Amino acid sequence: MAARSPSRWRRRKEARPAEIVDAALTSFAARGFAATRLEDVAARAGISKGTLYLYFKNKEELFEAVVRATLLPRIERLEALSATFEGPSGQLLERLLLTLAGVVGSQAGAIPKLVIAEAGNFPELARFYLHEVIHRGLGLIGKILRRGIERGEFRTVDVDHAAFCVIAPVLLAALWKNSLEPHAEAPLDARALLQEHLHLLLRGLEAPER
Amino acid sequence: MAARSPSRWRRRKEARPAEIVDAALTSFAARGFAATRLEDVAARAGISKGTLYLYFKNKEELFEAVVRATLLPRIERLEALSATFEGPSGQLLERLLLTLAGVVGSQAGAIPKLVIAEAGNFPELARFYLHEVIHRGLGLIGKILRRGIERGEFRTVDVDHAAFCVIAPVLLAALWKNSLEPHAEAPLDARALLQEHLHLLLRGLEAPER
Amino acid sequence: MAARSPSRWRRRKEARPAEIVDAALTSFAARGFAATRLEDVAARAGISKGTLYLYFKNKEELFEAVVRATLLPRIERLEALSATFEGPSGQLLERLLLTLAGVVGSQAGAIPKLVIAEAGNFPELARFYLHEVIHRGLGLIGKILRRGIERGEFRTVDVDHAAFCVIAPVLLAALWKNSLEPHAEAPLDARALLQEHLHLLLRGLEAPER
Amino acid sequence: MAARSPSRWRRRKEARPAEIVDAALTSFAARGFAATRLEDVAARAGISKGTLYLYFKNKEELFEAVVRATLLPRIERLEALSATFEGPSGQLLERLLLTLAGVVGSQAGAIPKLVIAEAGNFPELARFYLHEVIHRGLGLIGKILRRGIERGEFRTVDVDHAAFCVIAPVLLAALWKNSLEPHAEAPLDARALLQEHLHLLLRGLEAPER
DNA sequence: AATGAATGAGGATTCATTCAT
DNA sequence: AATGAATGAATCCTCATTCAT
Repeated sequence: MAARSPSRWRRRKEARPAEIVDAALTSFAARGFAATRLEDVAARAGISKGTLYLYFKNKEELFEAVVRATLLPRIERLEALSATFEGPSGQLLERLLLTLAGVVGSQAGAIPKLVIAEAGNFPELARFYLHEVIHRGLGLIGKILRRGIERGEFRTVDVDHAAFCVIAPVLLAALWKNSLEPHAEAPLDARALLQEHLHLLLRGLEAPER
Repeated sequence: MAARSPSRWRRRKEARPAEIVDAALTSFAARGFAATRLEDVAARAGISKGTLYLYFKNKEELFEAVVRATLLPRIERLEALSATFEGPSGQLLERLLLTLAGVVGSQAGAIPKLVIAEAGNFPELARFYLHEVIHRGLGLIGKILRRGIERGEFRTVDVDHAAFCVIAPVLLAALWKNSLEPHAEAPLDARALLQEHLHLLLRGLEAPER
Repeated sequence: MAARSPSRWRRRKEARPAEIVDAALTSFAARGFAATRLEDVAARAGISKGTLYLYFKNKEELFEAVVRATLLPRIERLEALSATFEGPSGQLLERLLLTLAGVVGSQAGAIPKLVIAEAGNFPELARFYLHEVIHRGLGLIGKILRRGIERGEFRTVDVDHAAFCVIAPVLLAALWKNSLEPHAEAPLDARALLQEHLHLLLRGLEAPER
Repeated sequence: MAARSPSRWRRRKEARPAEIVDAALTSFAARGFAATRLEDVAARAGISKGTLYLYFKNKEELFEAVVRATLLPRIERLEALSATFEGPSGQLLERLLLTLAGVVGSQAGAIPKLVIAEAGNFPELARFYLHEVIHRGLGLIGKILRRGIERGEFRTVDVDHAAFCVIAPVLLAALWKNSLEPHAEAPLDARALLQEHLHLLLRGLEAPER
């Protein structure tokens, strides 16, 4: 048996859930929910299989915790950004998309793939994601579009569908990075993609000169 | 038992693979690859579990057959459409997207979800999809964009990234329909979404007046 | 791998459940419900673990099937015996107890132990046993007692409680045989016990001479 | 925290094993040995799981301690009762059975069920129970029967088997109370049962008038 | 070609037991 | 003496796959 370091005991009970969630996200992102073995998650988190169950009731609850814990703080940060911003709406849209571009490349970027893949099997998770992520996220963008229209910066558009178009390339980039990109010759340059998207988008939204 | 003419049998035998692929697509779309039980696929196809193995070596090959059989004819149709089209590039883009909008609502719309979810576990499938779907699809759109730029209809853009932005809302709509929409209050109106997308896109691409 | 005899395939699907129930009863009797491993049951039945699940949904249902399948036919036989009997009630009681004495020494004798041990964990099984075994069994004896009283053979007694006393030594003998007897120096002579019980009982029931 | 006097602590420490045994008996009685979780026993005893192991080496030893601690004092009390009694043997039998009827309804009444259920898995416990409970108990009753025969109160019977018949309804009542009764519509009236049993028994034993 | 009974590897989950604090 | 976080062996159960018929 390997000697056990005393630090194992120093690691606080409070740190464990986050460590496990982290390890689980990595595993789920790599193989999906079903193909992930809890033994691997445990090993990655540096604990034993049984310890997982001290913190999460079962695989499903771990999965839901991963989604919640990863997304909620980010959503809140985005809402805060938007609430305090002053200046042209186009710039706000730019700030928002650039922030999201950061998420795309991070661990959190794998969440959309997981949720899309498993929504059919986890109705509760699907509803959580729908209300706490999709609705809030599209609402945020919709508010910015409406702000721009009111301020005469943007032309009048169908706000809901336009919001969907605003977010689509970002989301698709996140999906790409976590599915097909590892098999592609060259990685996607998310920044450049977003720049092009912004270009098209802002010209597409531009209000006609009076 | 009613006597069956040999031709009925022959026709049946030739139709089997397609029937199985159909049944499998429905199951995979509903529950994902891992959570789909071959017993259910067989039941849906009206055959026994063992018979599946007369037509497909294993679950993975069935999965790959589903993806190939569903996508290849559609891709070819789109390429043919594009090759023969004459007229403004904006209109061609419109035709293309509207055709794709039809796919979004069909059975085939579930494929992207499946591929994205399982790319990590099926490298060969991932490469197939990458080359035979993504590259061909983006190439098609890229060609149209280049055509428009050359004809002076579109302004100069970063073609590859722009193609990604063209396709993004369509793809995302397909994912949505096959993951979260069943949990949402109201369905997405794909046509209206695509109209708004076209609006934004064509204005975004519009060449400045001389 | 051991060569598989073709007889494996000849064994009919219809024979399997009974074979499994038999193997399970032996295992449950030896170790109790919880300590019995389904792998052992399968091995004893000459099948694999997975095959069990083709016939029984899970361990609990197997357990319940064991109890039902073992007891129901015996109860029915006893009821038939009692319904057709003509002659002195004391003799009927004797026939009944001697028949039961046969059950005590058989496989079925282990069932009371199992039910008593697990009633707390299997409410549905408990209710089945209560209604289909206890009530029917005590009812049977009660009917004989009432018959004897009416015919003037027995004195008047509290029928329900007396029925309990009639059955008690039989049941206890069955429990003994399947729990402590293997640890005792000498086995219980069930026949002799029942003879003594009958002696005491019939004298205890005897109507006073007019 | 209130200061605790050292004597409180000492008393606590000495009381612990008994408290644990009590909690364990309750749990074992409700769910059986295997289905009882030590965590529940600990919670019921108001201590932590780890503390159990300061007092009992493992689950098996706790189980054995429960059986020993619960039964030994009662057996001794019954033996004392019998040794000092003067008067008709029938009355002694009555006193004994009535005392046992009290045990049936108490916590201790669950022990027979537990021992019967687990004898196969705990040979040592089985032997203890056999020698310290069964043999002593049946011996006690046998002695009373012999006393009655010698004094001309009872007719001559097969003492060992008769002793078995004497105890059977009591034991069965204890098993009933701790297994099926909770699922029955009405509880068993142990006193009335014992009265009927005594009636039958004493008439069955009665010596013929000279 | 078709069946479906049988298999057994694989993984989630439980819980008695340990041990650093 | 007491704790409770951590462990991992044990076992149920599922389901892709095989193969005798």
